[in-house]
Amino acid sequence: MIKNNTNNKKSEKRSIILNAALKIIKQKGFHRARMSDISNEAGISYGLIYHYFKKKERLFDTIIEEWWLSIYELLDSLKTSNLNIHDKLERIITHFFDAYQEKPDLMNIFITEISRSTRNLIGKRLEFFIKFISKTEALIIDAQKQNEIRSDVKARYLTNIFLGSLETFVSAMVLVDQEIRDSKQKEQITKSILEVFFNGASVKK
Amino acid sequence: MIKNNTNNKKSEKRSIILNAALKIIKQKGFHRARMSDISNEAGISYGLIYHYFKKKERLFDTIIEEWWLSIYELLDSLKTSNLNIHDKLERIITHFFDAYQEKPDLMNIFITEISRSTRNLIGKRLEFFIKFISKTEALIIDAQKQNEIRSDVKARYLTNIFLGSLETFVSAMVLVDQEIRDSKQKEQITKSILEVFFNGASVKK
Amino acid sequence: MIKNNTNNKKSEKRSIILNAALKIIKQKGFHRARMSDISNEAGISYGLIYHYFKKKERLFDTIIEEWWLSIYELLDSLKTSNLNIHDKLERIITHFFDAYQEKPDLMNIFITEISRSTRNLIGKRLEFFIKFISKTEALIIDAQKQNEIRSDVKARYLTNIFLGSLETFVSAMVLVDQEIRDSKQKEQITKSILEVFFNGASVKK
Amino acid sequence: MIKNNTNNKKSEKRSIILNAALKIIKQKGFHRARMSDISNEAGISYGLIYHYFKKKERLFDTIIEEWWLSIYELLDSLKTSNLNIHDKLERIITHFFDAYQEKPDLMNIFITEISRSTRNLIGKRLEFFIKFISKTEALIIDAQKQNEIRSDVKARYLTNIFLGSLETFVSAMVLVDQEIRDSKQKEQITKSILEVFFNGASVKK
DNA sequence: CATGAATGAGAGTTCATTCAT
DNA sequence: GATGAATGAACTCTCATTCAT
Repeated sequence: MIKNNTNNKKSEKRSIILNAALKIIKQKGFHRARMSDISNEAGISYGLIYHYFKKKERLFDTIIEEWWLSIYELLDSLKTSNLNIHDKLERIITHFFDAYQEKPDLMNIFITEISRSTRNLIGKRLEFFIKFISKTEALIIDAQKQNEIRSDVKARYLTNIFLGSLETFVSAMVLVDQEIRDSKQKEQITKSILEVFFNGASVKK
Repeated sequence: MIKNNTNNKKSEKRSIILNAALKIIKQKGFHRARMSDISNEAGISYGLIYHYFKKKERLFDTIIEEWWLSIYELLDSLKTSNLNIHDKLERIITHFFDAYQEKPDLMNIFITEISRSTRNLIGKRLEFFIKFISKTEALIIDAQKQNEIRSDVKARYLTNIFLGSLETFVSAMVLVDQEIRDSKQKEQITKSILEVFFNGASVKK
Repeated sequence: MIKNNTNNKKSEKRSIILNAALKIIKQKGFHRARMSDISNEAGISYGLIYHYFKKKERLFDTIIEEWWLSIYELLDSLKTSNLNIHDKLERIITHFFDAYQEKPDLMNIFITEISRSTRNLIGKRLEFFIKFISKTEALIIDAQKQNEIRSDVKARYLTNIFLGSLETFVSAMVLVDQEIRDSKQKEQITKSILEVFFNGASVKK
Repeated sequence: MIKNNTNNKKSEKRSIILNAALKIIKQKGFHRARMSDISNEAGISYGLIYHYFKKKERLFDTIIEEWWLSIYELLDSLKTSNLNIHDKLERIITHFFDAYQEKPDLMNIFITEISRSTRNLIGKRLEFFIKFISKTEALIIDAQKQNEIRSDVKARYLTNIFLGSLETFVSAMVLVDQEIRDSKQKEQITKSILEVFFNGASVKK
């Protein structure tokens, strides 16, 4: 019992640190986030952070990993689901929007520190990113095979187009610190992305 | 000992510094780029950088500004041109691809440091970004008025979708340091973006 | 390798730094005193100075403050004492001479960096100085009210004359790094200042 | 003729630089006064300063020297004059007050940079200072020999007391950037210094 | 004479990381 | 576990001084 309690405490502290790091990194960016800022935010001494994370980078990596795993989980479940491609992509969009509402700090870091910065995209981090693209591409490929979607455009290209569209909306929200006002707006954006992706911007005759 | 820059004109020094900065910032990112790295790369003393640019940030700002101005020039010329929306967007895509081939370092910085990092998007820098979106949106709005393009999707949404698609391709090139292998591939990507944007990913029946 | 400061108490470190600063500032003046000089003198790393004092200026301010507080304490006790003005001024002289013997470095800094430099006399520092003059003037005013001292010369003028006389002696000691050789000399100077201040330089008839 | 003209021009530039230096050093102190500040103030390039003064220190030394020479001239003339000691000391006071009104910048530098700072009082500079005291002391010694003034107080002590009184008034003016309001005030201060110096602060019975 | 581009030693300051308690 | 004193590499920025033109 006691041991269990201790372990819980331990994992609790870890979690407090991670949340503090999330908040500070969002505010200042990874480079400008000081360990002391994080410890202050967490209400602990900065020495303690080194008990849980050997280096500053480890903190960052842990945050990133958590993010990716949640995405992979979704993508893997979609892979084996019976949904059509339209609904699969809709789920992806929803996942990002929900994530933004639940953990805006984490989403912010994803956009500003992970998604694009070459510097952060080295080694393991780049692998995470590529895996994300590939898993999405896999859904597209399946759809092409099912003839749900055009095959005269490379699956990778279609993936880029879809993820790019989505990311720009998420970026816009993040960069202007804008909340999605209501579920109606959320729906509207979701519908727009999917509508244009599937049917194009041309005027329908 | 050999004064190898003596024959360079005064104004060229500034340019040499900017190019060196471009290269180093690409390699290390803005935060990790040391002034001494840049001066080494430029083959000058680091004191001289401060002769031309008061602060490290100024260097960065100058680089950014140069980038945006070239984009604005294009967008303004498209605004007054007689091209249809398809051709206008094609020009934008071409501009980015050409820029990537001519100044890959600059494009890299655009993607990794400007395009997304919230930290860098403060004040004037954010204004640049917003202006870019708005100028693109203006083209879309014109097209909607001309009934070249759907009006049942907000112009801002269409803009996000188009720019997001494009940016993802550029990012992919940048992040994997991948050259566009040949003009055929360039054409193919361009065509794919436009095709999906205008006609959608659905299978045409 | 030998940890020679381990046995020092925490609060002592601060004091060690202050004393080292005192010595170095005396030698080189505030501007030329390097933080690394001070840390070397103190036998610690320069990072530690920043642990105790946020900025170089803080170090200086702390030293100054310590000095003034000791003076104010004296002046306040004299204000409420029953001593006549002659004895009060004698105590002030003694205080300066004693301070010089006990902490010559501090006195040196008082004379060379605080007492006169306009640059250092800004804001709070100037207030300290003015307070010092005013507190001394208050003693003179009391004496005038008691008719112990002439009232046909402004109290502020008398204060300037007295403090000026004293300060010049202290300066002379400091500037030639001259010790007060013996208590006899100390008495002689004290007597001379008071004698001339009260009775004048004219030949007594 | 032409050469003469050139020389005049030359000495004119020199003078412009010196005045600019005076102003800037007053504002910022010697250490913080940049050569470029001085050249800006003088309206010339900073390279040119090095034509006239080999080093920054030379500028400072030249300013100091100019100051001392004007004092020495006065003291030497007083030495051989037939004035009584009261009038001699009055002339000294007047000299300082006049100097303050004519060249407040120079006086400021005298007080803040020369008069007290140990750091600046090295070598030749200290000699200047000592010579000043000695020349004043010589007047006092003469007066003692003439029985114009007490001999039971060391001449050096009397000198310190007199110069200290004077300096404090000058300092007060400089430190609060206070002009001597009118000649009446000037007279009053002069009279007070002399009155107390010769007759003391005690109430006359 | 005059300019200001060019140099580079130095100085202050920051902050990740270690480690004794 | 927890603290925060202690360390010192790293970095930006300043500015006196030189020198080619």
